[in-house]
Amino acid sequence: MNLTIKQFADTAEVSVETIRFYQRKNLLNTPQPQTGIRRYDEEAVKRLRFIRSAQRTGFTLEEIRKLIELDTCQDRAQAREMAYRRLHALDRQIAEMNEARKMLLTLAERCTHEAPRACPILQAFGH
Amino acid sequence: MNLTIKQFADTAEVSVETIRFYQRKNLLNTPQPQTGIRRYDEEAVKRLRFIRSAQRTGFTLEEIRKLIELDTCQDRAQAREMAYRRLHALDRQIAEMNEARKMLLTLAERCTHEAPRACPILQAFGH
DNA sequence: ATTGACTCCGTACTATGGTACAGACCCTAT
DNA sequence: ATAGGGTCTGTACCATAGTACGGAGTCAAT
Repeated sequence: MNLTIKQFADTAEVSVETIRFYQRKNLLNTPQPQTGIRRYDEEAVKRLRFIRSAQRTGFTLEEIRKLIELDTCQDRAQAREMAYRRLHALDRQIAEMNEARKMLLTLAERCTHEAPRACPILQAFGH
Repeated sequence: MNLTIKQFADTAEVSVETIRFYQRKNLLNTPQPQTGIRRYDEEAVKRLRFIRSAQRTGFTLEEIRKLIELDTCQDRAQAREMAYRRLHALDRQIAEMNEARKMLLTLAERCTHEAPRACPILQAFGH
């Protein structure tokens, strides 16, 4: 594995610009090649995959940067704490979204089946 | 009910600046008083409540603006469609977050109980 | 009538996560 | 050796949802 930036970006379905953006944010390091053009290896691909996965679990880029930092200094306790924090935040978010879902479903159904003067969706949020 | 902007903002626990911001975005209308200072009534409070509730269900401010527009022109069909769209988007988001939660929980638990060289949280996202 | 708190208005700035683009440079195939 | 396509660097810009602030005006209580 000895990828150009475009090939590297493609492994995670992000744009070249996004790679450069992550480099600027110190999420990915910027290889310093002998020649003018950079190459990306397995290690880089793994880290990019890590970034995208962590993003999907709701970590911000700044938190991800910290996680990577914790990795390099082997601080598992801190990493674990961040994971649990995120987990609890996720739980809250999921609960809220389920609430929101229930409310919206009720309203949408009432909007379909009832026939009051005004649309329930637009009225009902009032309380 | 004849609230000043601060009292009005307090009914929804937002800042005065946020009220002005919503006014600029045409989410709230700006009362044109005789005298220099604006007053907000029940109607305004209801709309503000609508905005915050809709936001909690994940509508963007722009979508909320559209919903309000649909209300004034009585377009229930469109409003219903937007509600269902949002509902389905919510379903996808909730499913994704549950996935993320599961992954994170597994990792956090492994990090607690196992003792490999590197932290599983930081390693395992690689795949 | 003056103080202090609040309001108005306009503009600028913030964070987050990118996206776009200009002008060089490099590398490969023809 | 030259054309083309990708790369590098730097800077500017975008959307979303606000937040901050200066300077002027207003209002109620003392």
